[in-house]
Amino acid sequence: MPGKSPTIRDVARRANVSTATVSRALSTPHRVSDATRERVSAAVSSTGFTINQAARSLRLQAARTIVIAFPNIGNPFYSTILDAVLDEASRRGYGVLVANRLGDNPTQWLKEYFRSSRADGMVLFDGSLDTDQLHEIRTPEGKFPLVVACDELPDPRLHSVIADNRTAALELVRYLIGLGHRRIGHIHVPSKNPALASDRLLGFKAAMAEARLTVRPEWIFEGDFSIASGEAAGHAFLDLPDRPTAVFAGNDEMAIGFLSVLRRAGVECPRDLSVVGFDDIDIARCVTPALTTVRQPRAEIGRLATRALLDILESEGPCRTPLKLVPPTELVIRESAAPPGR
Amino acid sequence: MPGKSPTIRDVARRANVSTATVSRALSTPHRVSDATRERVSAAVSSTGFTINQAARSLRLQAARTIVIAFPNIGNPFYSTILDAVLDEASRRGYGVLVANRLGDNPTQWLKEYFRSSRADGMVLFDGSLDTDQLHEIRTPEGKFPLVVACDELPDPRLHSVIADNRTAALELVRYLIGLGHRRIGHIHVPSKNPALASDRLLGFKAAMAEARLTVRPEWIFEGDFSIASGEAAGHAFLDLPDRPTAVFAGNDEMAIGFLSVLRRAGVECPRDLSVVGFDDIDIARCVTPALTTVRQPRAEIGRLATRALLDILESEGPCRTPLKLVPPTELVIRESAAPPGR
DNA sequence: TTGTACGCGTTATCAG
DNA sequence: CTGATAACGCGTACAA
Repeated sequence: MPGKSPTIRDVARRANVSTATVSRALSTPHRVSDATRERVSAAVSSTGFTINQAARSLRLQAARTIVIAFPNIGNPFYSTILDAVLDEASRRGYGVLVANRLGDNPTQWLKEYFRSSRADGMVLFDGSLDTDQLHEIRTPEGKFPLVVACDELPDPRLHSVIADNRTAALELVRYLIGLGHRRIGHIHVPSKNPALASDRLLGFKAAMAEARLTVRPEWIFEGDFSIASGEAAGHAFLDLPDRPTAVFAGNDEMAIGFLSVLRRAGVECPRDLSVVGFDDIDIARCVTPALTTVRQPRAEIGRLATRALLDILESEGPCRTPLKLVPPTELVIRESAAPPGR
Repeated sequence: MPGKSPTIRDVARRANVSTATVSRALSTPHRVSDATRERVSAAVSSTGFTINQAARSLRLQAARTIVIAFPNIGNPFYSTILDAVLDEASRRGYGVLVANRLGDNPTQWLKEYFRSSRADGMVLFDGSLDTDQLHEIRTPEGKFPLVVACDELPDPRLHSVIADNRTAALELVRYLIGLGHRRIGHIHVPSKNPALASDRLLGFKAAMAEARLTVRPEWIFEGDFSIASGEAAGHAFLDLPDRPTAVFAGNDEMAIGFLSVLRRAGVECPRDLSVVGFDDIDIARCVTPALTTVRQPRAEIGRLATRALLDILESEGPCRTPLKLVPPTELVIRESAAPPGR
């Protein structure tokens, strides 16, 4: 029944003006007389006109849309960030296309998004990207419409919003050592980018080194940020003939999975073993025992990254120097770490 | 440096054919000769051509993009669903725009998305929508490019993917009653749509009624699906002069928040109080005590809803009868509910 | 201040 | 099988 959508021509006819005038009345109201503006806006509402974004994008060579890429949106860490990104972007009139777990050749995929002019820029939370290929993504003026916001990809040429994970991990492990622990393990997530070592592992090693403690390879478990991988680490832990007294899990989800397996096996935290996480997801304060962890300001990260990207897109100037934003982290002491028993 | 993107005309020139032929070689390869197809595809890769989606959308009157609307993507329940939606949509070549916590007049907002031809259809997980307004969203052929997938909005005219929440809640509360509980409370989330009563509350009441148990109003707490609201309910619970022996929380997050407050106050679950949740989010099996709850197949819901929408969009026929899909739920018995103490 | 006319990049139609 | 051409709906020189 509602036939076709009204176009700018329908509005023009209704208001007895040209299409150019309608367009002006809509995008630059001050360049049109009061009377005309009135008539146009009346015609807009009486026809129910909505501007066609495809046509507008084509003409303007801009989609007013950004892409946000995640390695795994199912992780609550990212979903809070997405929440903030959506808020900030929609507040500024941008649509947000979400890309998740890009397949093989993810960089190619993202390039397509950009070059097909579906999106004007992107915020990347996925570290498994080819930075050289990424550099082919440029605005007509030669700017990089990209912001990297995750724990990998420290390409000096890119804009980024990345907390100082190394230092945060260092301080977290120092805290454990300060509690009296000397036998400390770690659940580590190998970087997808083979050239990179994970900053959290680096921080762990640095703290151990400065206290002259040995990093025992059999106490380094591998995970992938999922609950399941934390559970797997828990089983591996239980098989250990000689166990550490504390474990630093690379994120909260792995810590929670790890703890749940230990609890079932009768290992009580923090009495028998201290466990700390990383990120401070919402639920971290509610589990038993409440998790000692490092807070990353997730909403802030999402907001900053989005704002940076949109500023790049909307600024006129060259903006050659990459932004490097470092959101603050904070040690959150709760109940899951305590001095080692004897 | 990379000047402007190559267009179909550049490819045509390079391959010594017309733009029409290039277009055909790309979209309907079988309608051009082998030799031409070869030359075109060579020209495509040598120019680095990528089809311009804005132009394509304009011409085709279709964006190959869908919108997915959530009340709160920060909730892990939804983020798993989003994961599945993205997977299914991108597999079929659709982009996904995410809308979250739409402001006032959310329906208007969604209509704009559609009418501006930014999106061809939408999957709605948000119950606070005006179904009458929603009905103005139609494809040119008069079909509804909408799928509602949440616990509200049971508009008979709309396609939907909704579990039978009432029955699931009924069985969950029956289980509690079977354990011996007679004094049962509920953390309830009021429907945003005033015409609707929440199905989970209905199931709760039905179970109580069939066992001739009294629903005590002071044992009905109000929440909003957030951890914080579960914590608030916990404090309200602690203030109660006369307490129930079991509480059915409207979702897992509220159950977890609720439990964490009780634990701090020395109320031990399930010894002093049984608590059950709803949804079976990933973390439910890891908390202490592991949560007894009802599983909703979240990935399945996301996948089904997306598939239904894309089928509607791509089918030729009229498809007048609304799809009504009812994903199965399952009672998941863990540790947080036990017979009442005496 | 307003109108005319063209082009953004693609695809469908219609001839050849 | 292929080419010329006309839309799709909007923004913007340029002219009035």
